[in-house]
Amino acid sequence: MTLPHLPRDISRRTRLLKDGHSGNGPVIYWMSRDQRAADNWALLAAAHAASALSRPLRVFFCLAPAFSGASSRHYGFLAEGLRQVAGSLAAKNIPLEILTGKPGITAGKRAHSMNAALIVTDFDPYPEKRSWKTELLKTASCPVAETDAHNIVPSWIASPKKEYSAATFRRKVSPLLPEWLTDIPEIEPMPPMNMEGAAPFAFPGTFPASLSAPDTGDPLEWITPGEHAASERLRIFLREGLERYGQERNDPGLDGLSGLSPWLHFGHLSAQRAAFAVSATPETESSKAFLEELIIRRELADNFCHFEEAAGTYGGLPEWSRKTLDAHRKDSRPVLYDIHTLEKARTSDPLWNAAQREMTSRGKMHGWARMYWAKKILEWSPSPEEAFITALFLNDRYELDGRDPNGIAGISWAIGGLHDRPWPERPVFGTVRYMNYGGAARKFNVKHYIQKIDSLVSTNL
DNA sequence: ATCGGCTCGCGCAA
DNA sequence: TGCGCGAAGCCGAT
Repeated sequence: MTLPHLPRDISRRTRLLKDGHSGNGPVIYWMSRDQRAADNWALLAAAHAASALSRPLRVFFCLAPAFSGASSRHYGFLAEGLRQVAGSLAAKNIPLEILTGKPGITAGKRAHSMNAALIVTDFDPYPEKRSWKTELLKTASCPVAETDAHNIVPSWIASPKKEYSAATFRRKVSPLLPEWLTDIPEIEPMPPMNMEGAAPFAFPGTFPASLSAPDTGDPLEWITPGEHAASERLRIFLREGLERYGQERNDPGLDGLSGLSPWLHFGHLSAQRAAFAVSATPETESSKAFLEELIIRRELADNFCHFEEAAGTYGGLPEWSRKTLDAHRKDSRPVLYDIHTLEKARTSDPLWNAAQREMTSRGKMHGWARMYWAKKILEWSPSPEEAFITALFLNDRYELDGRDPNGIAGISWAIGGLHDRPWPERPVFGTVRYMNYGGAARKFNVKHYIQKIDSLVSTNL
């Protein structure tokens, strides 16, 4: 079967991954990365396909035990977000079913048991999820399609290859934006009978204890999961933050960032929605800088994970940087810290400790600090390979936006020069760009940042 | 305060 | 084949 006819703005974001025998059951949207009911091209694709085929529409979400070291704070954020999605979907007469198990296989088997006509899923190049998709394709008997609901220009259209730098990627994506950075249609409600026969929305009774997620302490109080809180935050940023973004984004002592990344990671907010709103404002240094990060650099991370098989491992770093880091393998390090010392923020660098505490206690480190933080781990580790593993482990355990192509690309940039260029050679780093405390002190008031983190941690806000 | 050099590879022009 | 230029810097010279 080929895909049913879909409106052009949906079909151009959708591709058939596998053909198969189309059963006489429902159309399934396997929701994974884009956990929202609004502004979701993959949900739109499934809904239009269901209407075209006169079939019910079902939405699955599959809870994966021990996903990439996800911790209690992630499962908490995820669970509350999904509870809200279930409500929003039910208002459109669309049932959400929670599955538990190995996601690709579990979703495929469940779809098979319902004699599904078609499975639509959202595009996600995160390495662990690529394998889920492979398993889905092996398990499902019906056709499977994917829709890129996360990127403004679908990853497979933006570029046919792994891009070398933001500049090469920008040259391809920027000219496409007038065509792709559009408004997103609202989903039409399904007829009430679409809910017939669907089990009421429920999490597994023991959730999340059954998932054996590492415990990262009390739930985070300062941030609210879900689509509603995400769009509220976007509104506030547009009103109060955007105009300062250009000037203030690289000072971690200020609140100059949008703060949207946790919601973007879980798909509670559509990046296209945010970009569309910003693009409707007058063009300024701030709006240009924000769109650069929101579109070019974010989608470049997807490009990297999509085309680099070894993304998320040391072997995925560029050849030139692995070579130079190897040549400096035996250089003496100023000091070595093991992962527990790092995790507890007990280094002799107060700036680094503040960044680490910001991450462990709040689940979100400032963007500038993330670069410095990862580069210091390189400097303090016995080998670049260990530095990479340590940084990614801590990132994925504590950052709300961890376990994401953006985290992989960010750490690969800091430790392995990904999408960066070589800089003067020095010990340990070789020609990978170096950063140090002096640079921070020249740029912003380090003490102010440290005090800010002290007070945030002590008040738990 | 501001500026240039550092260093590698891509992609485009020729 | 040559040449311009790049995700957030550092450092020394002026």
